[in-house]
Amino acid sequence: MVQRNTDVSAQVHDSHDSAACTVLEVLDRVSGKWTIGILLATAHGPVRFTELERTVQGISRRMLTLTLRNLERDGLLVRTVYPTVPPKVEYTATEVALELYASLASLTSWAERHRATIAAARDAYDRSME
Amino acid sequence: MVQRNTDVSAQVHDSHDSAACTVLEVLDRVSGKWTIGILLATAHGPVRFTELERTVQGISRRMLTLTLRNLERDGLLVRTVYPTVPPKVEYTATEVALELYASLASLTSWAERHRATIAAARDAYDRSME
DNA sequence: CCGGATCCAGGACGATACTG
DNA sequence: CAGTATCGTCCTGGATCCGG
Repeated sequence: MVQRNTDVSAQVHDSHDSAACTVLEVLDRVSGKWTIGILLATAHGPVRFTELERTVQGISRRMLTLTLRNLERDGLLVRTVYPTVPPKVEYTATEVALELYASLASLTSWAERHRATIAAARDAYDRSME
Repeated sequence: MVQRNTDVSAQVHDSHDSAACTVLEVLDRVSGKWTIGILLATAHGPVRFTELERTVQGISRRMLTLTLRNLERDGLLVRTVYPTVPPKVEYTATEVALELYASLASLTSWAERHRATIAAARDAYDRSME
């Protein structure tokens, strides 16, 4: 999109936009409104389409289809069609997707450590704006 | 990139993973088109508005303002106004923001480990679709 | 049962002229 | 210098109908 890529270790003290590209790639891949929900729902084993529609609450059929297609396209999910009547389709998380899920741990940790602080900051900001 | 409004509450069935909400919170806070770029640009010390406009390449003045406001609102940046003529405004990353930046490391690692795999999967998918 | 196709409202974003 | 105001465009995502 905007920036280039380099190594990870020296990010914090390196030039401004070096790590941005890689990070943005990940975020673009994951930041869909429903992506994480679907990945979580498929983390424990194959799941069927209608089952996902129930599990990922609030998702529309259209967005479920689109998000599943994108995840399949990136090799994070495998789509298996059983040529039965009625049709049966299962979605299974790949190893890559499971590793991603594990990598979200530190982010989750960050969020849990600071969610109260952030909420307070937000409230204070909103009140001071009024 | 994803368009996201402020409503990101429970989308995932919490019987499976209550971590989903937290992850989504983080993603919503970070997944803006310019958020990461701005955080990276402010990681080394106070930065002025126009300096950001140059550093974060491609950003419009409007989006710079909006993104900065949101980051300030969440307590990730501190906005300091010097009542001089001409005016001078500095944006400084908070400790919370710096910790977040560090937490992105495992995501970056994931992206670098699998970016080739994912690109290949995507190419294969696109060719099979054609 | 598993979607694809279409229509439409609303939000994200860009460009730029203007201001204290 | 550091924004704000305004307009216009593009895209996301929900609703709905349809087909295999």
